[in-house]
Amino acid sequence: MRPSLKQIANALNLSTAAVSKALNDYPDISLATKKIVKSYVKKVGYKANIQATYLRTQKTMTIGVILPDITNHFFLEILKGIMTQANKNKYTIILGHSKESEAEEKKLIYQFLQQKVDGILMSLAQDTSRFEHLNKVINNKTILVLFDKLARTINCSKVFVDDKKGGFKATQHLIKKGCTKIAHFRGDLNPQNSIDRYLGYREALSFHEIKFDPNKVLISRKGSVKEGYLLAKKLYESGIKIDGLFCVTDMVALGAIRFFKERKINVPNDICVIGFSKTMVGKFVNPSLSTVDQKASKMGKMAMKLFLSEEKILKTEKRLENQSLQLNTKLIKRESTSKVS
Amino acid sequence: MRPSLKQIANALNLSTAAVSKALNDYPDISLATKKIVKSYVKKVGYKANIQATYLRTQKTMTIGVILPDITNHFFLEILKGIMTQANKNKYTIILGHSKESEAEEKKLIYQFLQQKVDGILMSLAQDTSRFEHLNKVINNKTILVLFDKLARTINCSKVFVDDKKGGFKATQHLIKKGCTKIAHFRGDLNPQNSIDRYLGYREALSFHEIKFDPNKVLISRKGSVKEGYLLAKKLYESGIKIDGLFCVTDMVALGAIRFFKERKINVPNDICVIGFSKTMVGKFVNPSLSTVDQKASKMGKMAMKLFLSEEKILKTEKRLENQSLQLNTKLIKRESTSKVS
DNA sequence: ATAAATTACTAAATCGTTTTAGTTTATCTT
DNA sequence: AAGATAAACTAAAACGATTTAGTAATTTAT
Repeated sequence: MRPSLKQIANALNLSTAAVSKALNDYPDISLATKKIVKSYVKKVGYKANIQATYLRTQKTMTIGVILPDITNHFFLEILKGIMTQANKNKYTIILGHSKESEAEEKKLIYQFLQQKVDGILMSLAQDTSRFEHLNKVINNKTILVLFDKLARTINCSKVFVDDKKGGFKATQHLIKKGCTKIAHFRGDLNPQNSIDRYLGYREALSFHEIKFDPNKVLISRKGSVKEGYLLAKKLYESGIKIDGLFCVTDMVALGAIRFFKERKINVPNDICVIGFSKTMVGKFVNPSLSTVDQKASKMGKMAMKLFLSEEKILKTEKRLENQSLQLNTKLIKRESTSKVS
Repeated sequence: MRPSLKQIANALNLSTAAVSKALNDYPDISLATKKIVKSYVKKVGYKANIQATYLRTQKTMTIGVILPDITNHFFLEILKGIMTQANKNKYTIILGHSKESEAEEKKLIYQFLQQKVDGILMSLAQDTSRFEHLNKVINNKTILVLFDKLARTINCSKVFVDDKKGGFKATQHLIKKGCTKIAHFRGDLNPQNSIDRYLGYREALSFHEIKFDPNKVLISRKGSVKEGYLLAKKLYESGIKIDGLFCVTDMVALGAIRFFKERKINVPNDICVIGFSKTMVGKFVNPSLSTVDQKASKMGKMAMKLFLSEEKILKTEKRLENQSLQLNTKLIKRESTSKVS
């Protein structure tokens, strides 16, 4: 059993107050006593009980992370970034999985608030359209940092990728490969990401003076492989001819490629395909998948850093101050767009 | 701000004791009072402060999970299983990432013990060869459940896959496809899993009266794609001819396949390849990869259930009682072994 | 009608820290 | 040498719950 402060104090013939102060480097404890206390504490392996400490300090050194999809490699890279940064700063991560559901997300937030986390870092669920639960976090004076999938209107720190520029890069890459009839399988109408990627697509078209054709834009609600397959089928059967395809996620792109393969349509020679997100899989498939890297790990790192800087400000100024961080994407060229134009 | 017990008590003209007892259904509080308290508490949204509760009950309703590799799909499926089960039982998960390092693993365990988790569910790091940190968990009267990568000698609950039978199934599948010269890229010498898969390989060979050839067994230390590629190259350049290959992980198998593709060796017609673990990728590559499914999600679920049952026993009998659970694997037949024999 | 038992509470201690407000002892002024 | 200052502590309250022991009021037993 770990010793308590009281036991340490008894053993050293000091008051608990003196021991506590010595450990927290209060100026009214002599250097000699501090040395004695610290060396003894080290010897017996004493560590302050976090729960007891919380009762006075209101700090748990714990942050809650909510991911919409725990089996998605992208989010795990983010999580890795967060954890590395968190550990460096002695924070513990408690993990929540919203399963892309607003209801789950809400539950998790309430759970985390009850657990008295010092902050919540999260990406919104696909589902999420109302934001009272997020405002509750802020009103609770708990630091909130949104990453990737977020809502612009929430007054908190944010890290996100420049999706519009990413969409632009992806589309422009297809254009440079000589594609002129470029379709887009966009995400759901709601989340900002899919809107921005779509806008980037449109901007690239107009920048290169290619006429926009609304019939070439289909919506993928869940972003799954299966949906990609079905959308490709739908487009194919509608008779619309394309030579390039930009998909809102790698998974959708993989589904589309699978369909094209079935119909003996060659990727990239007949149709160039590019995804978005740089999931693990894309590297191993055949043809390997071109994509837009969102720098997931950096995003996680930055989310945690935003938390830490807010925390610092909060300690001194007692008010929340937030900032937005926009990260750049990187085009990853692979076989699925390796046509010589 | 959430109200405290005291505030509730004041509002209802009761003592804090009465309110606390009412909420915890003590028999010495009248039904009428309980009703009043509960409905009021619901109205104002009171939730007991977990940290304060801990101080008396020693229960945090938190369990620590340590994964060796957070970007490995297999572990994430396990985590998903654990989390689903945990949430059902009002437990919170705190997550640790050992990065396959014993030192990190040790640190995490000490951190979790300090956090006073009610239990630790973990898979050992590749690295781990000494076990004092695990024994410290047990001596601390904290429930320990090991899953997947574990040490037989530790006296705690365990969930693992019947790797030997899995290795047997994989190898037998190759044999049934007509392969007679079957190589095995095994894992490191240490962990039980790779030993068992190797033993299953040997058993299948001898069961089907195929002579074992030690030259056909190579060791992959890290289980990476790159290593798989290099081992395949090494085997190929050594001049040893094979028509079947069983790899300790899907990643190693993918690396090997990549090499065979480069040399225009057809998979499955020239060489059948099978992996182990059912990672996401295997389904999407070309040829799609046959593998042995470890039922990761079930493993997570079971690990959590073992924890819960130990917890229950501990509450009534004040002693740890552990059990081992061995799960069966499932052969997943895909293109990489789809030769007609 | 009185004692015993039961019911439905309350007071106060407790968990392990931190922190405010003293208190003692030694040191410095003048 | 007396008072002021500073140094180095201690006592006790506080955080927010739970729980043991005790108590008043009511009911039951005889």
